Amino acid sequence: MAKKMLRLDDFLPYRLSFTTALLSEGIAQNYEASFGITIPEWRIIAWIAEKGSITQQQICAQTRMDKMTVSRAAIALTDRALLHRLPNPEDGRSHLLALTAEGQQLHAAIAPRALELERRIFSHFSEAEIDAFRSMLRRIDAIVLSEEGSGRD
Amino acid sequence: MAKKMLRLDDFLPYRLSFTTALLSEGIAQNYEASFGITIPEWRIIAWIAEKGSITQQQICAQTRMDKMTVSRAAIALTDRALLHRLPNPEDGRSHLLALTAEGQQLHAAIAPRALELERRIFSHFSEAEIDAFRSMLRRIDAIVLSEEGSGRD
DNA sequence: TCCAAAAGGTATCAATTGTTACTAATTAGC
DNA sequence: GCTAATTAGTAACAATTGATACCTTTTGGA
Repeated sequence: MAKKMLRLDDFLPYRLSFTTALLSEGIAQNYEASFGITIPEWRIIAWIAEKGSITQQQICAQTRMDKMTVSRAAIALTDRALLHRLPNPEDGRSHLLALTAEGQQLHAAIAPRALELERRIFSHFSEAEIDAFRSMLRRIDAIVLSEEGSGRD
Repeated sequence: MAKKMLRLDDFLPYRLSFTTALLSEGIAQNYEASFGITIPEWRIIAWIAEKGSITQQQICAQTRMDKMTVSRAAIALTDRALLHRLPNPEDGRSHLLALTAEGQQLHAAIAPRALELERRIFSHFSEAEIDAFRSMLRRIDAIVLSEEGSGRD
């Protein structure tokens, strides 16, 4: 049988990257234009809104964002008074990040828009398809992470 | 019923971005370490190998890479003699990119590795799952692109 | 309790990426 | 066929991103 040829256009890592870039472009512009906020900043806000106060390190661990990215975003948000950084009683090196009232308001404004955007795009699919898709992404994560964990020099 | 709350961790654009980043990191390192090549460079090589000679513009249109990114990558590849740029008889502004013998060799070396990597990760899924996944990505592309086409200022 | 090693965070610097402006070639309207 | 408007590609600049080194606090021995 013929050896399988590589077609970039069908290559899954490429397709993933393509779709992600397409989607992210629009979202980034949207958040930037409407709320003056970057994606890392938005992620931090969303994460804190969901979890309550949290350290930068924990955000890094969850999201795999670079710690410098998180640091910069946290500083910017603090400067805009969307965040405050409380001293962490359990560890003087870190701060606990928490949303200010203003930060909560911003979150309350963005979150429905994000959900609406997600709905608009994925309304073309069935619940089952969406669930399968999401779970497939999660399984891919697990596979890649496990490879990383083992096969490292 | 309770209004749907946003959980970043389940938010599909975020999940896509997360998985893509995870996957791309590893791949980029791999290509860089083994072949001294970046992802944009690899994409150009793969695309030319598949389609034969092609202009930069056509690569941009297909891959949605920035035209500057493509320009830089093409220059770098030409410097390394992996690519040559033939004058385009049909349009003097552009060049036709084509792989040199060396470029073809490099492609022949990378392609199987890429396929192997894809296989390694996706061997955990059934053919049906993979096809569904790929087609879902393509449909998302189509939806986003169609929105872009219509809803523009 | 003191010292070495590690961890949270940031500053600084390097590299990558994207923007804007420009050149050269082409097409289109007249 | 000549100008005006477009397009392919690049250069020069600005902004983002990431890597390294550093400071401070904490932790874990001896």
